Amino acid sequence: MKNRIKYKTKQRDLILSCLRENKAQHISVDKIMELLKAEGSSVGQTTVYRNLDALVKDGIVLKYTVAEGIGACYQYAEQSERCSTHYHLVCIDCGQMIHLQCKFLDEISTHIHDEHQFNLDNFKTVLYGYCSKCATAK
Amino acid sequence: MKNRIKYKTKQRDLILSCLRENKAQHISVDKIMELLKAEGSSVGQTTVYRNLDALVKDGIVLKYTVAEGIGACYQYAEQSERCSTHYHLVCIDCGQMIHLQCKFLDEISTHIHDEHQFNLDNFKTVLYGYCSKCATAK
DNA sequence: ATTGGTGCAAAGGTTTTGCAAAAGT
DNA sequence: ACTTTTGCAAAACCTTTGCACCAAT
Repeated sequence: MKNRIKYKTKQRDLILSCLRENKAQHISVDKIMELLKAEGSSVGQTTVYRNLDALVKDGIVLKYTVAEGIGACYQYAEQSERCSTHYHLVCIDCGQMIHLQCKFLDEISTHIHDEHQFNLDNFKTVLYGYCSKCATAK
Repeated sequence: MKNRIKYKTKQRDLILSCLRENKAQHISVDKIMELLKAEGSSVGQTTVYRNLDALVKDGIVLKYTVAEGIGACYQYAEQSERCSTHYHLVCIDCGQMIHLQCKFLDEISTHIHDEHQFNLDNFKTVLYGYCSKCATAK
């Protein structure tokens, strides 16, 4: 799970800064390419996919699918340990991500481990649903 | 959301009975076609897709994605009430999926709703981690 | 010099669409 | 008769792979 990324490249930096600028929401591969192209620094599609993949494996970026039929979305996640000890809530509508730290929820992994023999990966796991704003808007 | 289905057809009946026979779990388009072919009653792929689509829109069948990169899964709606009240654990290594029904976990959605103003969608949410077999194998 | 990264074009897999024929009402 | 449904082939998507070239260490 550690450092698959060896070299530092222009393209990866561009992708990362694009993700950082949009850290408040998730963003698709298409969107990333669009944004990069708009600022005159286009990066090959394959490169975007491969870099995102590596960043996900290194735990720097989160990958998930918000809706069916639509491609995957990515989101920058601060690399602090914090992120692997709490849960990520993502709103299906607005894409907002909430970092949720809560004692009750901390018991979940313990419970699942003890009672169901399953080691949860809080970093990979994203809880989907609707935030209060989007829920009332419906 | 209302009655898009007008006529009653052999193909739709076959698809429905296939879903009913597998109501305990979700099932992919490929699997449906495979099962139908095995019993000598093959149905065109397009037809399967279109029927599932119509059945989903009519609220008879539920559609969701269990894991990224894998096609959508369908499940007969009668059973899906249950599927929306339990959790899906997926092993990152072996891909096994566990339907987890547990009172403790049932409290999670309630808690997140009451304390964090977020409506969890158990259908879309998949808990990732390592099953006991894969965890010990490491 | 060596290994990692890039990007094009091509291939993969899943889902959708166009259209003429077939089936349900 | 009229409308819906079917199913093939083809297209549309999103993502991955093969390969030769380029860049970082």
